[in-house]
Amino acid sequence: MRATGRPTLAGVAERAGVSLKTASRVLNGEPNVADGTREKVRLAAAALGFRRNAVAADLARGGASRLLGFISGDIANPFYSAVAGGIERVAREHGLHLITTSCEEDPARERLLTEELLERRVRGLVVTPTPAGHDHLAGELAAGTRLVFADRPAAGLAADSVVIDNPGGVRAAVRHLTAHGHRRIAFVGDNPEVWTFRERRAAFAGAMSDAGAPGAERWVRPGAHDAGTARALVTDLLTAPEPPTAILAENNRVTEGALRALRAVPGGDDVALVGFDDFPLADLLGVTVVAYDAAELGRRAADLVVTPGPAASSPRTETVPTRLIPRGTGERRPRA
Amino acid sequence: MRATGRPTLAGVAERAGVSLKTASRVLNGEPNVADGTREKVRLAAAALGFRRNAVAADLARGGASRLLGFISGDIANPFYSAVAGGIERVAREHGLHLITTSCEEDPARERLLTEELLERRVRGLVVTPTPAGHDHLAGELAAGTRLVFADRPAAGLAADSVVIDNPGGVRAAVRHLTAHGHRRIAFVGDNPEVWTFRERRAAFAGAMSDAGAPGAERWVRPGAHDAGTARALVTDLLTAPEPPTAILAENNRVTEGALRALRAVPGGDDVALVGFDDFPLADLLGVTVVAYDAAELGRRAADLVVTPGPAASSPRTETVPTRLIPRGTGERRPRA
DNA sequence: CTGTTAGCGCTTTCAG
DNA sequence: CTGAAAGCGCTAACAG
Repeated sequence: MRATGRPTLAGVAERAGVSLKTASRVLNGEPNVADGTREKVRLAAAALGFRRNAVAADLARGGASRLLGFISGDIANPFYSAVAGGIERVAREHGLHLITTSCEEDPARERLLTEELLERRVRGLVVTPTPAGHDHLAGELAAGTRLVFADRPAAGLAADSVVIDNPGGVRAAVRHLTAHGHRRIAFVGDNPEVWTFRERRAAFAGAMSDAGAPGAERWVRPGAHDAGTARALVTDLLTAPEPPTAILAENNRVTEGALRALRAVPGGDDVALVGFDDFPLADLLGVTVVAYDAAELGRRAADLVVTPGPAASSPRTETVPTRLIPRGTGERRPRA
Repeated sequence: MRATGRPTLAGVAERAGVSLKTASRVLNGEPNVADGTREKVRLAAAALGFRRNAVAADLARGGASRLLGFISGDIANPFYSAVAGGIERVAREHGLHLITTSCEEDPARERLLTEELLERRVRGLVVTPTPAGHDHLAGELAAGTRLVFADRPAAGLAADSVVIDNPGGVRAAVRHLTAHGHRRIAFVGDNPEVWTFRERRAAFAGAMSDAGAPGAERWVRPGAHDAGTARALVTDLLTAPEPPTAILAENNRVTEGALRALRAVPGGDDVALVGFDDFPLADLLGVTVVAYDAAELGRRAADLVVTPGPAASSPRTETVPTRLIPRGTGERRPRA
């Protein structure tokens, strides 16, 4: 008894009065079939409403399925969905489909999802890793699994990755602000567990030092994981004695919070603001940002997945460039 | 010769000195296995780095794979990604993974993707349909495939669907504007092929008529498929003789274009604006909108997919409510 | 040009 | 508690 009621290749073959293999050949568009036979099989397939079972086909071919996996923090987040769009585009060019999943920044869930996708025999995996260690994947990597990390490298695992040019972006922002006369620049960002935060923070300290304003660490405010806390931190900064004249927001959630704080605090309109990450309608709001192409991040990651590196090579790391877009808030000068 | 170098269940069984079936039982956590045997198998599996092949397992079970498909217009679009997030959440509760694809609003591509996902034997499919006919899926539906349309119903096919409360949202917007004294209200929207446009446009005409301002069709401007054309259309409207005192933007791209037009046209600050669809930072921009929960749309669609309707029932249609959020632009009164 | 014989890696009867 | 045999639906040699 068939488990599903669906017509099978065997059914088509029988109805057409040919062998299984011949039916297979026709339905796969292979050559060397008589036109008449071809037609008979086509008719039988149509009459039965036959649809080939790609799962069985993949299995028989013995290889991986035609699927790519993407483990993101949250697929509903526009940043990740832009990355997913980039991955999908490349996947499509290679005849692959994309399975998208969200781990909610939870290491345990990331690991579970990785396991499940691997069991599904995906062709490769793009992961935006949580801060947890990833050494448990070393064996998988050695076995030849195509694994690429996006936006940040995996802790404790030498694997291909593609990241944003964080240092370059932050340096550009700091230079922009100091060129406009700022010395007291605050850096407000996410939690220190987050790799991108640490990268950007380090670049900030370095750039400030280069600008002849060392000791900038004192202007660093971590812990703004959402717009609400960012707003509170910025408000605190601005209402304390000797407030900063400029804010460098480490990501778009912080930028949003900073924007709200600047609106609410008296004199906030005079405080300069540069945000890392562009966002929709930022031009209407006049917000100066450090922008980059998130879809490009996805495209490059997918390229790395589908393009095996030179055997036994060391991990490849690619960098997506950033550019500063002046729109107003970043060009405010400190009050004399 | 094995096609892949991966360890198989047979390999584990051999190494553990048990039969295939026993190894299977252990690795699937089935009961009735002696503790010692269980341990032996576990050890063998670990030593080999065994990972079960979920594809083969699904096939052997004869059913569909544990995958759900989502065919959207563009996964990089925040609206669709919010929907995807909702679908994924429900899918996860049912132990399913989500394959996301983008058809770029192209009917041929939508059809191709549908075929491919069906060949992959997905458990069910959520589709945001292009305007093309979908009668080719009638057989599939009859065969029991779980198919649900989201955001708009499929043309020419009686299938389950979940949509936004378009009439309610538009009526609320019109009532809001007329209550603030507006009579000359323009409705700017997408192309007439788009189902949501037609729904909203019809509701607009009805609501205007109800408000004692019939003949509103003359204030309707279709054809704004992107923010650029929307901006041009709104600029034309405002610079013509007897310009409208209020704009109802049919979707968020139109709202964006209208916003830019209002900024650029002299006196644009006095024109009221209500947009259908909420968007990030709309509050900072002070834009009054008709909002709804896109993730809820996805959740409900996924619910319909995993919950078979009463056999032979007529298609189920669900509606996601909207609500008007006043933020400033919608409360401007016409100049005396 | 067409068919036969083996599997892919796993699950399921149904006997021991 | 354990195993042998039969298949899921399809593809891949290798003959004819």
